[in-house]
Amino acid sequence: MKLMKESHDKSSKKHSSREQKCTSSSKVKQNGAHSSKMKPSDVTSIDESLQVSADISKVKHISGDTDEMDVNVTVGPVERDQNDGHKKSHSSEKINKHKSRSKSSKERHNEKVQKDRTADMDIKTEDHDGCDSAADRQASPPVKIKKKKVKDEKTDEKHDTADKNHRARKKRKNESSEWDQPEKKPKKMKTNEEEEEEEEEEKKKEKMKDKKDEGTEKWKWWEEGKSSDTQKWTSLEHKGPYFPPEYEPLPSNISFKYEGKPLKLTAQTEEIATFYAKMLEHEYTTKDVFQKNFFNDWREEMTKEERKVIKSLSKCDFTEMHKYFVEKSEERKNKSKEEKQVLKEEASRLLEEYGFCLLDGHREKIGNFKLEPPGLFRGRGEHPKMGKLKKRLQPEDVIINCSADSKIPEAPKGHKWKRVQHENTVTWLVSWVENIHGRPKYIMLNPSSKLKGEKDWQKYETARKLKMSVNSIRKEYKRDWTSREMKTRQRGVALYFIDKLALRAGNEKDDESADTVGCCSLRVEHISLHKRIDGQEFVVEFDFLGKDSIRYYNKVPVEKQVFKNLRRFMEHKDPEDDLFDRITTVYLNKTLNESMPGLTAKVFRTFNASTTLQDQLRKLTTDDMTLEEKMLSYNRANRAVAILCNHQRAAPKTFEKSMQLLQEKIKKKKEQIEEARKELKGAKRAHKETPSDKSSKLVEKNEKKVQNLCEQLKKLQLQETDREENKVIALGTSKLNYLDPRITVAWCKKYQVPIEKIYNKTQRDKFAWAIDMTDDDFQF
DNA sequence: CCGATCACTTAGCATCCATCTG
DNA sequence: CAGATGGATGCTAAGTGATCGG
Repeated sequence: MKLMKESHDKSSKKHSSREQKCTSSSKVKQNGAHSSKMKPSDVTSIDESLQVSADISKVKHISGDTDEMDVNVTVGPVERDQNDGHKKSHSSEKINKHKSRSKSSKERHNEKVQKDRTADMDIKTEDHDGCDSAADRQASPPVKIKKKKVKDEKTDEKHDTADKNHRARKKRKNESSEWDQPEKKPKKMKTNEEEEEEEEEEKKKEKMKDKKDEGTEKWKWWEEGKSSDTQKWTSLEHKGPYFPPEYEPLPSNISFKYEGKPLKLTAQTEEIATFYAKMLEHEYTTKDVFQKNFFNDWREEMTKEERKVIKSLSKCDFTEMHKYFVEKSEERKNKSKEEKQVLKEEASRLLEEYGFCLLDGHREKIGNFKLEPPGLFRGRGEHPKMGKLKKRLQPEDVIINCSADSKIPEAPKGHKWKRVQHENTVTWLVSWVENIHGRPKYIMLNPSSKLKGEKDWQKYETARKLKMSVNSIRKEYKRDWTSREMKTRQRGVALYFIDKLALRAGNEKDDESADTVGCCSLRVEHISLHKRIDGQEFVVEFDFLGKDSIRYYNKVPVEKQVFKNLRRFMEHKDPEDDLFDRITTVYLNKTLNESMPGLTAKVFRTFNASTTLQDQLRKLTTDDMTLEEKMLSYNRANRAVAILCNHQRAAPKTFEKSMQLLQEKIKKKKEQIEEARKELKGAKRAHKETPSDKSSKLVEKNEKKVQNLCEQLKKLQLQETDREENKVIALGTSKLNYLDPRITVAWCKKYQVPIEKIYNKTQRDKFAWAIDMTDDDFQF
C-alpha cells in the first residue's frame, strides 16, 4: 500500500499538467488524479476476516510450487496516463529520435559478435567472482520477501491423488492427446448443467429467442480426442461476410461549408467528410497529427475540382453536418418500442443468416461476421497514423476460405471475391488487408467454438507444464546473471523481469505505430535505478508505455546482481538506446523452447496469472464466509492478477457520483440501525418491567430487525470496498485471457458459489469445456 | 539465417441494453 | 414509467510468435 501511494503521489506530481488538461477537456479520462484509491481505512468497518486481504495492492505473488524462489511482486496500481502527461516526453521530436534509435540498435546488432568478446572479458574481471554473495543475500530486504510456505499436507495429498487419478484416467483412455484429458464426473456436472439450463430455458421462453440454438445439442468437443495441430477442419461452410450498408448522402438542406459558403461535395468526398464531422466533439480531432493525416487522405479521395478548392482544413466547416448527426442519433434513441423491436428482429435475422458457419458438421458461432465499416483510424496513444482514412472494403478486397465442396458464398451482385481458397490449415473464414498498416484482418470463430476453445485449453496446459519446470528455469536464469557473456546476462535479467513482473515479450516495432515497449524493447530511459530508496535497497523504477499505450509504472526491489547487471547494461548508452541490446524476443523464445518445448515468453504471463489466482483464492476464502464475502474474495484474487498484469481501465465517468450515492446509502443504513437499536432497547426495557408474551415477541421482532439491517449494511460495505478497489483496474481481460477457468470452476464447486456469479453467459459459453470437466479438487 | 508475412491472442473503449430506482 | 446505471457485448487495435521465402 505504501508503495502504491508513493507511485501515486509521484506520478500526480509529475503529470500535474496533464490533470489540468483533463479538467479542461470534457472527454478526457481523469485517471490517476484520485489519490483516494483503495484506502485501507475504508475497510475498517468490515468484518475482520476481510481485513486480512484488504491490502490487496500488495500482492505477494509467489509463483509455482517453489520454496527457493522468492518471486514477489508489489505492483502499485499503476496510474494510467495515456495520452498526455507521459507522452509529453515522447512527443513528436521524439519520433525522429525514435528513428535514429532503431538504426543504432540495428547497428549494434551487427557489432554484437565482436563486442561480445571484449565485454565478456570485462565482466569476468569485474564481478564474476562471489564478491557479493553475502551482500546478495542481504539484497532483498526481509520485509519484501515472503517465502512460500511449504504446501500444507492437505493440499499436497489432494494434489497427489488428483495427479494419480489423472494418470490413471489417462491410461484408461489410452488417448493420443499430448495434453491432459478432461476429468469427468457426469453425475455432478449434470445437476449443475440442468440447473443452468433450466434457468436459461426459462429466460429464453420469456424472450422467445435463440430457438435454434436451444434445439441443437451443444457440441462437447472436449470429450473427443485432441484433433490435429495442423489441419484445423475437414469441412467448412459459411455465408461469407456481411457488408456494411452503402453510404447514404446527406439531405440537401445539410451542407458542408468552405470559407463560410455551402459547398456541395461528391458522394465519395462527402462520406469522408461525415467521418470527420461525426467526431468533431472528440478531443483527438484537435490533434495536429490527426488533422494532417485526415486532410491528406481526404484530399487524395477528392475530385480534381474539389481538390482545387479545398486547400485548408481550417476553412472547412462541418458543424451543420455534425449537428445533423447528433440529431439523428438522438432520434434513434427516442424511437418507439415497436420500431426498436423491428430493428432488433432485423439484427437477429442477420445474425441467424451470417453469424454461424458449419464446421465439421457442427453449427458454430462466428466471432465477427461484419466487415469493418470505413472510417477514420484512431490508434491508441500517440499514434502517428491517427486520422488516416480507413477505406470502404469491396468484395474484390476479400478472400473467402471454405471447403471446396461446400456451398461457396456468393459475392454481392456485380462483384467478385478477390479469391476463394480452401485452406484447412487455418481457422479463418474471411480475410482482407486493412489499408492503414497493410496488415491482414480476419473473420474467425467465436470463443465458444471448438477451434478457439481447444486452443485455449491447450494454452493453459502449456502453462501448467511450465509449473513443472519453472524451478529449474529460474535457477538457470539466475545463473545467467553472472555469465561471462553479455548476451546471456541480458537474457537472464530479461527473463527475470518477464517472470517476476509479467512483462510482455516486447517484439520490435516499426516507426509507423505508437512508441510502446515490452521487456526486450525496453530502453534505457524507461528504467531508473535507486541503490536505496524509501528504505529499500536496489530498487528499479519502471516507467514506460506498454501495449495500447497503457502506462506501466512500478518500483521493484531486485536482487543485487540484477541491479549490478542493469547498471552495466546502461553504461555508455543514450536514453533512447535499447536496454537489452544483445537479445531479441526470437532469441529469448528459442532459449525458452530449449528449456521446455512449447515454452515462450507469453506463457509466463498465463502461468503467473493463474498461479496467483489459485494462491490468492486459497488464502482469501474460508468455508464460513457468506456468498457476498466469497465474491469479494474472488474479485480480490482476480484483482491481484489484474494488477500483476497491469490491466487498467479508465475510471468510470460516473464513478465519483455513484460512489457518493453508495456512501449515502450506507450512512442511511447506519442511522436506521441506530434507530432500530433504540427501539430494541425500549422494547427490552418494557419487557423487563412488564413481561408478557406480547412484549417478548416485540423484543424478538426488534432484534431481528437490527440483525437484518446489519446484514444489509455489511453487503453495502462490501460493495463499496469492491468498487473502490476496482476503480482503475479492469478484471475482464485477465478473466478472459489469463486465468485457467478450471481454477474458478473448482473454487466455485468447493465453496458452493454458483458459477453464474462469476461467469456471465458469454463467459460460460467460452469456458463450457472447463465448466463441464472440472472437479472441485482441480489443481492448476 | 533473417526480415517479412501471416495467423492468432490479447486489449481497452464505446455502445447497447437490462435492471434498478425514485 | 422515465432516467440512471452498470454489466454485457461489439468493435477493432495492438500485441505475440510461427512460418515463409530469399
